[in-house]
Amino acid sequence: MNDAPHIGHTYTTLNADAVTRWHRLLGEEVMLLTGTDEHGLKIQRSAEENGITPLEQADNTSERYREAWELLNVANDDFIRTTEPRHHKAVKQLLQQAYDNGYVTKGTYEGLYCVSCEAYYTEADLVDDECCPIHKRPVEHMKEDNYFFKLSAFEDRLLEWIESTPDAISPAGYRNEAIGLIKQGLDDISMTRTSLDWGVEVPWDSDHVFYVWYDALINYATAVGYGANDEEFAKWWPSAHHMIGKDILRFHCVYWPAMLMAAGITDIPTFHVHGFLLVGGEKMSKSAFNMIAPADLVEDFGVDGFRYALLRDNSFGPDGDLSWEGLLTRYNSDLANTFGNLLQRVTTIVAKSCDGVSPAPATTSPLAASASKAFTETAQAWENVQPSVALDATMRLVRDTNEYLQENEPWKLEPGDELNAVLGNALEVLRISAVLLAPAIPDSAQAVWERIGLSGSVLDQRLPAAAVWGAYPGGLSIEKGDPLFPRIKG
RNA sequence: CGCGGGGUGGAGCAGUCUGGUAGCUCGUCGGGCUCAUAACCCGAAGGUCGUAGGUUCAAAUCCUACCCCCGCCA
Repeated sequence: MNDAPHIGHTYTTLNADAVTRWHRLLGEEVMLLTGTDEHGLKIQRSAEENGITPLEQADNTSERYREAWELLNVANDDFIRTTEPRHHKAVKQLLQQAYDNGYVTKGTYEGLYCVSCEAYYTEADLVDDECCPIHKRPVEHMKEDNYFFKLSAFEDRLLEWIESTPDAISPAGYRNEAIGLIKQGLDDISMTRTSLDWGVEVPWDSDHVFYVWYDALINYATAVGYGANDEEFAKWWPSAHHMIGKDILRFHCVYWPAMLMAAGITDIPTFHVHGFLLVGGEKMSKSAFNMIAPADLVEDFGVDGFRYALLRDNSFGPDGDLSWEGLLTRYNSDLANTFGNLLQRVTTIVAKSCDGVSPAPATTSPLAASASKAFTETAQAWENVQPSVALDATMRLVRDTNEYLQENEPWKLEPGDELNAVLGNALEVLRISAVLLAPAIPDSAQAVWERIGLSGSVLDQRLPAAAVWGAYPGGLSIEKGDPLFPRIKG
C-alpha cells in the first residue's frame, strides 16, 4: 500500500467484515484480520519524495487505513503492519525454514534496470526506444546476486492441493485460472533484493532484504501466532480464509501456498477471489478513484447505506460496474423504500391503533414460510461467500411483508385480534430481518431492534434460533422515529 | 491463438457446472391503495440469451468456428 485505501480495498474489506459478522451470528469463533504491507521500493521512494523516513511514510499511510476501517465500522480483531517486530520475526522464521529445507538457491538476476527507479523492467514495459516508463531514461542491462525461491519444485504439489480440494479457490473461474497458471509451468522466482534496504533482512545473508511480496504474504501467518505462539497458530491456521481481489491471485493462490509448503506447513488457506469494480466499464484508475473516495460515499449514503449498497450491488466474483447512480438506486430501492419504509409503516400504525404497544405475532402466518425460506437462502449465500445473494434473499422477505400489509390493510382494521396478528407478524419480520441484515448494516439493524422495543444487542443474537418464527414477544413499547434511511434525491 | 473473464428485454445483473415453458432489481406505461420516506401493491409492454453451424425429443445452458469488450503476463 502506498496511498489511502480506495474503493477496491474497501470492497474486499467490507465483504470480509460482513462474512465474518455472519459467522459470529452463527456463534462461531472467528477473527478478522486486516492491515497494511509497508515494505518495498514504492514506499521508500514516496518517503524520499516527501523528505521523511520510510517508516514515517508507512505510519502515515497505515493510519489512513485504520481510520477508513474505523469509519466503515469494520470489526477487525487485529490490524497487522508488516513493519512490526512480530512480523519480521515470523518472516525470518518461515523463510529460514524454506531455506533450510532446500527451496532457496542463490542465483543471478539479470534484466533491464532503471537506476532512477531502482527497478527492473521487461522489454514490453519500455517506452520511447528502451526508456523506462517513469523517468523516460534509458535502462541498463544489470546483473545482481539474488536468492531464488524454487517455485518450480511445487508444480505437482500445488496441482494436487487444488484438485483434491474442491473449494480451495472460489468462485470456480478463479480456481481454473490458478490451475492454468500452474500448468503453464512455474519458473523459480527471485525473492530478495540488494538494491534497496527497506524490507525484512534475509536471516542468512544480511546484504539482502526480501522482495516485498515474500514478506507481505506471511502476515496472515504472523497474525495468528506463527513463530511466536504455536498453540494459537495451530488453533487458527487450519481454517484460514483469504479474501482477495483477482489482481493478486497469482501471488496468493500460487506463490503463497508454495511458500507454505516449502516451510513445511501443510494447511493451505481457502481463497475467495473477487473481480474488479469497474467505473464506466473500465478498471478504476487512481484518478477516477479519488473522485469516489469511500469517505465521500459515506457522506452521501451513511456508513450502513454505503456498506449495503456496495455489498448488494455487485456479485462477489465477476467484475462489476460501480456507479454513484447505481448505489443511489440501490439505497433508495432497498433501504429507503423497502426496509426503512416498512419500519415506518408498522411503527406508525402501532402508534395510532395500539397506543404504541406492540402486539405479538401469530403462530401461523404466510410470512412464517417466507421467513423460513429467507433464512435458508440467506444462510446458504453467506456460507458460499455471496453477500449480494444473501442480502437479496433477506430483502425478499421484507418485500413480501410490504405486500402482506397491502393485502391485509391494517390501517383499516379496528383494534382487536385481527389487527394484532397483522402487526405482530410484520414486527416479527422486522425482528428477523434486523438479525439477518446485521452483517451488512450493523448499526441500523440495532436501531431497528430498539425501535421495535427489543433490548440488548442484535449482534448478540444467535442463529439459527434467532430466525425461528414467533420469538418477538409483543407488549413492547414501540418508537416511531424519523426515517432510518431517508430517501436520497439524485 | 500466451493465459483468463465477459457479451441475456431501455440500464445493471442472475441463470450456464447438474439441457426442459427466460428470472431479479431499476426504468417505462396502465390501474389500485392512502398506514408509509411522491413511498407501497397489482397488471402490461419490452429479449430469436454476440454471430454461424452442430448434438438432442428439447440448448442461454453441451460441442465447433468466428466477431467484439476487458483483465493478467515479477
